[in-house]
Parts: sequence; C-alpha cells; structure tokens
Amino acid sequence: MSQLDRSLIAGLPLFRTAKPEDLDRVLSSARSLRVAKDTTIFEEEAEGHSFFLLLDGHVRVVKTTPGGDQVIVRYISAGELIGIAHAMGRTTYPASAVAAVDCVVLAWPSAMWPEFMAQIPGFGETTYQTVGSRLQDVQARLVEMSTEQVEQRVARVVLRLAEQNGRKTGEGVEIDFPISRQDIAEMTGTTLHTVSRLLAAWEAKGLVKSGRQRVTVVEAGRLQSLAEGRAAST
Amino acid sequence: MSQLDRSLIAGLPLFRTAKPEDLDRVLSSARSLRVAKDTTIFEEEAEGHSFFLLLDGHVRVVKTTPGGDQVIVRYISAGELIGIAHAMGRTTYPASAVAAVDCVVLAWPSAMWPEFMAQIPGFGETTYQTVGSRLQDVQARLVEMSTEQVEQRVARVVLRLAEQNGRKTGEGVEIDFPISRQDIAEMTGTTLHTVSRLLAAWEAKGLVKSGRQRVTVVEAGRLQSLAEGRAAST
DNA sequence: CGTCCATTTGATCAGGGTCAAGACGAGTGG
DNA sequence: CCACTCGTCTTGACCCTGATCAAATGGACG
Repeated sequence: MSQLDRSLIAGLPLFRTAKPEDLDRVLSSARSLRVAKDTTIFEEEAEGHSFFLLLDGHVRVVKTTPGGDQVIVRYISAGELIGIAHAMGRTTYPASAVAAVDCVVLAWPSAMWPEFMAQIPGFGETTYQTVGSRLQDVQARLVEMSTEQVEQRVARVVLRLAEQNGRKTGEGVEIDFPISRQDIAEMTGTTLHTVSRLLAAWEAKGLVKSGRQRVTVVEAGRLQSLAEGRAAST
Repeated sequence: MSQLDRSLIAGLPLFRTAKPEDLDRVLSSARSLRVAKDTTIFEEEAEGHSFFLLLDGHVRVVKTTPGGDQVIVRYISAGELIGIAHAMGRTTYPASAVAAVDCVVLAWPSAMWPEFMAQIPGFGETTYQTVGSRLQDVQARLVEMSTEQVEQRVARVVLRLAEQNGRKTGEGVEIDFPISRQDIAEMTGTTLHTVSRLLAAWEAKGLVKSGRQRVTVVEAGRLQSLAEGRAAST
C-alpha cells in the first residue's frame, strides 16, 4: 500500500482550491484499483459504502427496470466522481456503474464523505455544482425524449459523445471508447435495429463512419442540423 | 410593508432547525406576493434575480423547446423553494414557473442566497437534498420515458399527482388543482388526444372519474397495475 | 345567450418496434 | 494456422401504437 502521488489528482477542478497537504491526506486514505472492461464498479440498490474518483477510463451509469430493460443514464469520464449518492442523502446507489474500458479508480469509504466536505476547500461547492449540472442535463434529455423523433435523439447523443469524449482522427472525431448500437439505443430509448439503420443511412450520406463498437462523426454540422430537426440537405 | 408572521414558515422542513431569530431575519427581508392563476412567476432563461418560497398553491415548472413544444418538468407544492438555480451555480432560470392556481409566494433577491446558506442551520443541507431528490426523480422519469408505453406513463403520472397532491373525496382521491388533458400530455410526452382516450377508457372501467380540468383516482390499485405494465383485469 | 376552451371521438397513417435471417469479424482453442 | 463460435451488426417484412387531421359536443363564464 504505497502512497499515491499527488500529481494524480492535483490538476482536477475538484481539488483546484485544495492545499497540498489536503491532497496528501485525501490520497493516504484512498484505495486505488484497476477495473477491467465490462466489470461492475457498484450495483444499483446496493449499500453505498464507498465513493469513487475515476482516474482513467470511461464508465457508464446504467439503470435497469423491473422488466429487465436497461437505460444508460450517462457516461462518466476521467476526473469525475462516481457513487456520490451520499451527497444527496441516499444510502444506496441509484444506478450501477460499469467500466466501458479498463479503468483506474480511487475509492474511499462513504464514511469519509463528511470529512471531505468539511475539510477540503471547494470540494462541497464543486460537487454540488456537479449534481446541479447533472440535473440540468437530465432535464434537458427528458425534454428531448418527450418532444423529438428518434433520429434527432440519436443524432444528439452521437454528437454529444463525440464532443465530450472525442478523439480527432483523419476522418473526423471518433468516440474514444467502444460503443455498440445497443448502447446508443439504451441512451436514446430506441432499439439497436433502428440505430443500425440510422447509422447506415448517415454513413451513406457521408455524415459519419462507423464499425463494430466504433463511431466517427465526419460532418458535425450536418449532423447538428438533423439533431435540431431540420432535415439535412442531400 | 408589515412584518410577516413567523408562523408562516415555522413548520417547514426547510427551517426545521432554524432559530426563531433566524426566521424573523428571513421574513424581514422577504417580499410576499400574491400570484394569480396562470401567471408566470419567472421565465426560462431570464436573469435569476430572485428565489421564491411557495407558501400556498401549486406551481408548474415548464420548459419550452425551440419548436414551441412545452414539457412540464414538475409540479411544486406549498412549502417548497422555487427558482434555486443559484444553488447550482446558474445565473438564469432553467425553466419557467407558472401558477397552477392562485398562489402566495415569498421572494428574496438571489444576492441573499449565500447569506441564507451560511447563517441558517440546516438550510444548505435541506436544499441540497432537495436538488438530489429532484435528480433522482427526473432520472426515474427518463427511464420511464425510455422504456414504457404511453398508457403506463400516463397512469404513473396520474397516480403520482394524486398521491402528492391528492384530496380525499367521496369517490376517491382527487388531484387538488385544475389539470387539463393537455397538461397531462405535457408531462408524459404524448398528446391531449391520447390522454383523453385513456381517461375515457379508464373511466369506463371505473378506475378514475374525470371532468374538465379535474381527475379523481377511484381504484388506485388497479391503476397501479397498469402503471407497472400488467394489464388491469376486467 | 354567445363565445371560448376543454374535451371527445372518428378516421387515417406512418414512425419505428418486432420478428426473422443472415453476414461479418474478432477472439479462441485445437 | 485454421476452424469454430459467439457477439455485433445488417437488412427485409410486417404490423401496432399512438400521432395527426378533422369535427363536433359541452361546460363555464362574461
């Protein structure tokens, strides 16, 4: 159990205003763990004994219905906290977290949450803003689900993922973790069949390139037009 | 501008742990206003100069899309705060608030928010829990929108409204503010036509009673079955 | 009594879900 | 190195839920 290096977390917005000795204290109580692709970090409804900081990788947050349907609530990328149910006065996790790729996370017992809140300058403020912006985000998606056609929703999701987790390649911006048609369907409330058809149609028009668990946005502008409901010309 | 009475807010969870002198301070800086039915309290996107406490009545929180569609994000009932964008680091309101009935609200300038947070014991904690539970709620609705049929969603909304804002009558539990088919449609992502047909069908089966801007749940149990996707027998 | 909404209800139709097969590709074990 | 297998993706056919279009009815309120 060697001491983790301060530089791991020093650059994060979350610890922007923390003092160096705070960082050391935070790290000394952290367990760091490696999480293999497709492994569950924590399960919906389970006792929320820990909270986590994603150091590297991508995690999807998933809710499962009694009927067995899954919905991907959001993707988390490196630098963000996961499992902060505690911050909202919950004792169980409201959703499951699954590694979309091999990940590295830091974990702390939830019992330490109050200590972090009280002792690390800016920590509380930042996390509450995070919760607030997640609320904004989910509300916006609720509106989209209520008012938009499937094609618009899928276009939006693909654009957002490319924006937030994109890697520039020769052909455009590629979503930099493996994402299946099924995953996109679970983010947009449709089926993998419909997603497949849409991506095929877009590819034919040159808007995207895609393959097995891989999507690249080629013409963001025209995809944006689709997302906004104006039919893309040509 | 007479001093407001302490008893107006003394019973609220929000001020549960506040001291009497805090209550007086809070009230002395409050404007109280009467808001007529269908009047807008604040407008989406507008500068968030005030936050509000709903003392009496019901308020609906509405988002409007560029295309002009409206979505009712939630209903607020007496005792809750509205317009707390500030708590989440926003400067503009993320949605509009409209009085569903004649209302009474207290208003404070947003500039006082930090003061409330710092000086009133329990205030910060309670509001953050509120934000947290709204996030939970919206996420749950996102899952429903993604996975359930229209009939289930409408059944759920009617049940929830009756539960949270119900008044017991001779026939069952009546939602105690005027609510149109259009309103229900805007909460469930469907059309007033479909809502009308569903309510008519349910009424024929004795599950509900309804009329102009009025809905009464008669057989909550069987409606619950519908909400959960099991077809209601008979 | 007239006007304005909310509501109802019928007819039509299309977006997209469901069902069914197959093709493709990546990893595995022999 | 190759055959096999399993999971992802594609694509066609069909059909159902619920949106859209259109009109009429009925209360509530001035």
